Amino acid sequence: MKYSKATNYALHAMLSLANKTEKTSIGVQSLATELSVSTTYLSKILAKLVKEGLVLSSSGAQGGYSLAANKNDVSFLDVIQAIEGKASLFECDPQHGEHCLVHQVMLEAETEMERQLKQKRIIDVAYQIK
Amino acid sequence: MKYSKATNYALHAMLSLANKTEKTSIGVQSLATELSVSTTYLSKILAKLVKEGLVLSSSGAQGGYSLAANKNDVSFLDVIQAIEGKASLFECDPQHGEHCLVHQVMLEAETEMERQLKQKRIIDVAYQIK
DNA sequence: GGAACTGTACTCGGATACTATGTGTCCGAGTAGTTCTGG
DNA sequence: CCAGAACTACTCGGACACATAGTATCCGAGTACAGTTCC
Repeated sequence: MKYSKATNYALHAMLSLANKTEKTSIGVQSLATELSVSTTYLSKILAKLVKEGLVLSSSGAQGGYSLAANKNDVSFLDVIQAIEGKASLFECDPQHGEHCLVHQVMLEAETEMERQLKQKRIIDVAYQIK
Repeated sequence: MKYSKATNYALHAMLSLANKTEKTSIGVQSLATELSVSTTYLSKILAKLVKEGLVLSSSGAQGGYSLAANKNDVSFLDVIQAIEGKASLFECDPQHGEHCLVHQVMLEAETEMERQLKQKRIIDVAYQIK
């Protein structure tokens, strides 16, 4: 069990976007070279972030990506779930049902981690880098 | 990112073993039918638990598996790490190094979850089932 | 001079290929009890 | 009776097959802006 590299790229990309205060959007290319990924792969990752409304994309010349407006409170958890999905980390056999004790313990620990990730905002961390 | 089914099987197997107070070891077969897995696959999982010292195995006739003696304080984390490995869930590119802020945030959340899983002992949960 | 055309720099999204890992099976080998056999 | 051989019920662990998901690339299509052409 590991977080995918895509999550890593997504988080770093978000930090980069957060630090560009200019209104102009940033091309995938500059982000890709910054993160050492191919542009095509990175655009796939960013597409997920767009789909979740965390990032805006504008096509055409001078196009690119930018942080969604009014989204200053985006947390780490938001980005992670946009990439990894919102499914639970642990799933028992459906025959056990919700009252499986193992399931309960695991879910409890998982929500604890999510709580931690939810209170960490992208902007706050981006500010530390700047 | 998800926990593997093997982890699920391992946890449930540990609970079953913890509930058999008898000194006699339990065969893989009875455990396997109980968990609805094949004996061969389950034995592979149990082998990892043996390797980590959480479980004892005795071969030959009347052989089987049993909880390791003096291991009443086995936690959920112990079992999970025996199966999934002890590597960190999140890994940045080595070029970022340890001082990558993303890395730090993720690690912080991860250790929080581990702390939670560490204080949950197998026996305590097994007792609730019994 | 302005409307239409062309070129260019981008993103979008589907199709595809490769790789790693998780899941599961098969089978030979080893081990320890149990039963059988021969003196 | 009893020691040793044969048998049986197990685990152990390597090798293999399969499924799934992550990683990554390629390419055609669409879009917006800038410059050019032509009347």
